[in-house]
Amino acid sequence: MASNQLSGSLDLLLLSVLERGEAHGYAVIARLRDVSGDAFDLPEGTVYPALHRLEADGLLMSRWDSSTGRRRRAYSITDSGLAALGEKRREWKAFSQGVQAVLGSLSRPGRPAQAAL
Amino acid sequence: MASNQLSGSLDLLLLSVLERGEAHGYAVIARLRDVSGDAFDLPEGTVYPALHRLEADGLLMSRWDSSTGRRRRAYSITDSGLAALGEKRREWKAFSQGVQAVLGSLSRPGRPAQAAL
DNA sequence: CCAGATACCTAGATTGTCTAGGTATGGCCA
DNA sequence: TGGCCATACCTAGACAATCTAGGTATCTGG
Repeated sequence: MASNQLSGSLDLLLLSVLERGEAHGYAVIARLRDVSGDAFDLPEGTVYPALHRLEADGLLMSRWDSSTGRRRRAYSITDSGLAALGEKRREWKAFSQGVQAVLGSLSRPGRPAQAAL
Repeated sequence: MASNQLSGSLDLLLLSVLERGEAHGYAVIARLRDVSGDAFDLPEGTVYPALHRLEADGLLMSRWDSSTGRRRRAYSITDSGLAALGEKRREWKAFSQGVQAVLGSLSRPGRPAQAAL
């Protein structure tokens, strides 16, 4: 995916990772990179503000964790977050099926001329 | 899809529709609405500027069509546009597979706690 | 004759993501 | 022990994409 275009599904990705359990920002980034096979290598400047926003919206909550010596902010998903995740999953499904429908029904090299005039 | 978030695949959708053959803006909108089962009902203020941009980038070309009495600008895809469409299709595939990977591998209700700390 | 669908357009608001900076600590190796 | 790199966090502002909200004009059906 060359240069990143997260598009609008960043929240979906973050909430999905955190559905699994508590994680801190840096780990979320690494997780997304690994699971997606390097498709998503998100800049910190994208992820941290998004986590803050999701927390401000009540979809995540956080605590400071000093157990490892190094200071980390550990995020976990709230009930609202789980609900929002469900909704965003539905939206993603509708969206990707919509794209698929357009690609599938129109992009096959049918008769090339005078389609929709 | 509640309130629209085309996100970054607008070009892909427009080029896909026009791959089939010449069409004017209003028809492109209708086509997307129909094919996607109402998932995509794009505002004109989104589509017209996008068509202009794609033409300025050389991916589309247009001509005025007065054959129906009503004035219409008919767009068709160029060779560059076809090449760009191929590329955007690859990008979409990588992106949606990436999302799918994240949803699939992480969103199943596995062990819930202490995932990535 | 009028309403509503067709058909086009643009300026500016809004929003999301990224760039580009910054700080600080821990671990490793020379 | 000193230095470097990875880890870990943060923010301001740039930039780009999409949408809102207006506008014009023509054709069609009732």
